[in-house]
Amino acid sequence: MVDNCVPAALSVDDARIRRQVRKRAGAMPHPGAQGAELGRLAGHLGYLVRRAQVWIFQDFIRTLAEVDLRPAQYSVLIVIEANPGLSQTALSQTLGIERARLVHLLDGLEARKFVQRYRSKKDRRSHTLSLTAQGRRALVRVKALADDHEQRLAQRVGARSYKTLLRLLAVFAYG
Amino acid sequence: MVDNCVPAALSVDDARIRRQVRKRAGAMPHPGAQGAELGRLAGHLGYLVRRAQVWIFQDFIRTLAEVDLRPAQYSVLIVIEANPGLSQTALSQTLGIERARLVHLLDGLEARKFVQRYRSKKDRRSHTLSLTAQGRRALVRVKALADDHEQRLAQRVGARSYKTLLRLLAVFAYG
DNA sequence: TATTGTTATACTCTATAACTATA
DNA sequence: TATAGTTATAGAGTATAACAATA
Repeated sequence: MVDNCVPAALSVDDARIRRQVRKRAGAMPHPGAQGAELGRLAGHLGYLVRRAQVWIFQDFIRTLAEVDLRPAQYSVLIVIEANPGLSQTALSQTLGIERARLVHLLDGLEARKFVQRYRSKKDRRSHTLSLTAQGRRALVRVKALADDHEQRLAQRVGARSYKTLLRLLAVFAYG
Repeated sequence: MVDNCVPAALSVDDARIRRQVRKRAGAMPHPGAQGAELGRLAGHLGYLVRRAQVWIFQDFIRTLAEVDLRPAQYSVLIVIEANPGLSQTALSQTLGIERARLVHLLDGLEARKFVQRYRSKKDRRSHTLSLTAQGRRALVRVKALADDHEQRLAQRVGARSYKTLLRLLAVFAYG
């Protein structure tokens, strides 16, 4: 996907860095179409949605960098919180993440003591997922940061447009 | 938003929007949220935009599979067509693709005789890009397929919502 | 026989550094 | 010294297949 937010300072290729820093000074994320014409791309909803997603995720990633959480990890924590006792398969279907990938995501969150896996008593093949006390505690700060991000977003597109977008895009999230 | 989005109220909104949306068209790709609650994810524009992007790209990729073109390749062809003589750096900035990655994309399109790289006479470091006759010919079919996809998309979200989305999302594509 | 979680592999895309040839 | 294109590598993320334990 589209991740970026490495304020790199370790490069030896100084020219490149200065250019990047210069860009960053002006506006924050904006992948912005520079110069050339987009042609019919500007009429493709997929293209605009993609650019929006990149823009939004860059801001989100930067915002949650201080708690070392990436979008997928955040979404996992939120859905487990909202559905305690959920199984891994159910979680993967809810978020549209592959079962195989979810295993690694959970490994990381479990190692950080944010999440617990228990063997289900009803079906010993499956795990019931839950947040630890530490996970719930961490989530307080995490949510506050996510709210900051969301407010910045609403401000960027305007309150009215923001609400309209939430409503219209929901058609894709619920099959 | 989010400032007017109480977490507790979110799941309520979530449930209402869900019911509302489910009445609509039969889903084709549908990453669909199965069973479990999304919690506050449903109030994150980034989450909805991401789901929309996945949905749309799945349909686009399937549609253009018969011409063996992926979204990034398509966007490169379209922008070169709209800006003959463009340099690789300008193209990469326009599309938000890394220069390094663009090299490989162009390698593939050049091998298929869709695109030509010429040394610029003004600046012998840079390449001027253009479509070949074969590339232009191929684009006729490619565009027709892309239009099919776009029409399907408009139908799915509804003509009015579709236009609104195009207009509102443009804020992210341009500075 | 089917499903859950898991491991492994391959491929796409992103991010970064460093090289070359020009400027 | 800086820039355009290139090469190389590491890391996310996605898509599959296969396996052990359990149903």
